[in-house]
Amino acid sequence: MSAIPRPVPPSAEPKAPQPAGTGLLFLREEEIRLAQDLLFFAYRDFTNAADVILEELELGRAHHRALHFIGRNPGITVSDLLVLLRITKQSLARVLSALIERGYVAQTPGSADRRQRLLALTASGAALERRLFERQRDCLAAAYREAGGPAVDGFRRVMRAIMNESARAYLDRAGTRATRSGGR
Amino acid sequence: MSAIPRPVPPSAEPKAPQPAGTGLLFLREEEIRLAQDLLFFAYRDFTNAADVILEELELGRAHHRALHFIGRNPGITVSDLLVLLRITKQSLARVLSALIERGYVAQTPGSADRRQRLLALTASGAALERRLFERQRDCLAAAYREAGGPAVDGFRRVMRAIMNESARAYLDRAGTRATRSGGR
DNA sequence: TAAATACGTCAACAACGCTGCCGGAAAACC
DNA sequence: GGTTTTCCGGCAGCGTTGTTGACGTATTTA
Repeated sequence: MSAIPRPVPPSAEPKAPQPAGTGLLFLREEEIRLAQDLLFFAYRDFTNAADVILEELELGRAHHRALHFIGRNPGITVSDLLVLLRITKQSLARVLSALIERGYVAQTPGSADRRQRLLALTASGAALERRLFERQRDCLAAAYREAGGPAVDGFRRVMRAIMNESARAYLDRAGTRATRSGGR
Repeated sequence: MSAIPRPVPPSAEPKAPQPAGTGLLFLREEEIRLAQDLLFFAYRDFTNAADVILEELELGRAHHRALHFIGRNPGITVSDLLVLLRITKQSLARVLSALIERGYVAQTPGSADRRQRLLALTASGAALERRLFERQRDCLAAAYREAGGPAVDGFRRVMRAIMNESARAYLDRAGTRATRSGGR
């Protein structure tokens, strides 16, 4: 068993009889297919970086995502968190109640609207989130170092362009929270 | 209910009393946290692009991933596909048997090693994969146009650097398959 | 007061991961 | 040539994380 699959024989048949002069189109397609691979592998290995810690605490990636967004948005409401994660109330409830039960997340009634339960990390929740963060940070920092500053800028531009409008809007507003950088 | 969560009040407490002069470190951390968000949202919306088609065919994302890698590696063995997807034999078997049952994937015994079942897309499988591909292509092509050529190069560099060694090696070998570009 | 909203919860279900075990065919080894 | 290993398929069972739909309660709003 090879740890790394072979490239597969150069495919004897040209599959689709391309019209002459499609060189550019073909390259374009291969570019896109490469991007599919890049997104799959990078996301897989990036999320994987935190799995060791999660496993020993009997938590899953869903818990990690919740911790991440609560940590980044202390005082967020449940319904806003639902919109961010794009999951249903039920899915979140399960994850959230586990986090609250273990003392990683605290909820306080909203001062303006007392129906709301504002979510925030407890001290131990923040500590856990930091451990998870550092794993992924190491992975990303190494990648940034290797790729270089200009590449990082391009990376951000493309990633941002891939996501839809509401996600971009969130990033814009989130960017004004911690740093004062504003719109890039 | 806001379609887009608010940025959350600028967090009255400075949470951790940072030692003076950590401006650069703080920026660094915010950079990494931004990247976490970018990966989450971009991957989510990118994979989401194909979901409409999958849903009407009663297929899932796991089926899409299998179609993608079989399409890109016609004649791949089951065990090599397992390594690529990083799932267990059982998980793949379920997905694969569904695809074979519906006539999207064909398996032929290996010529060198007749224990192997070499996997390839059928005509209808290739057609389906193309439909799925085109959805994601549209998403990516728009992003590439918007971000510009140099950004795309940076994107590729960073994504590649994020993934682990075996995934990079796969990309290198896959790159020599369709195009003759070799090492970028 | 009536309606809408924010949140929690229960039931049931589906997709997609996992482990462990068994079996058959073919290859590889001695 | 016989043993072992490998490649693959199948079965049983389970866990996580997503889904829908319905109902209840507190609170705000019209």
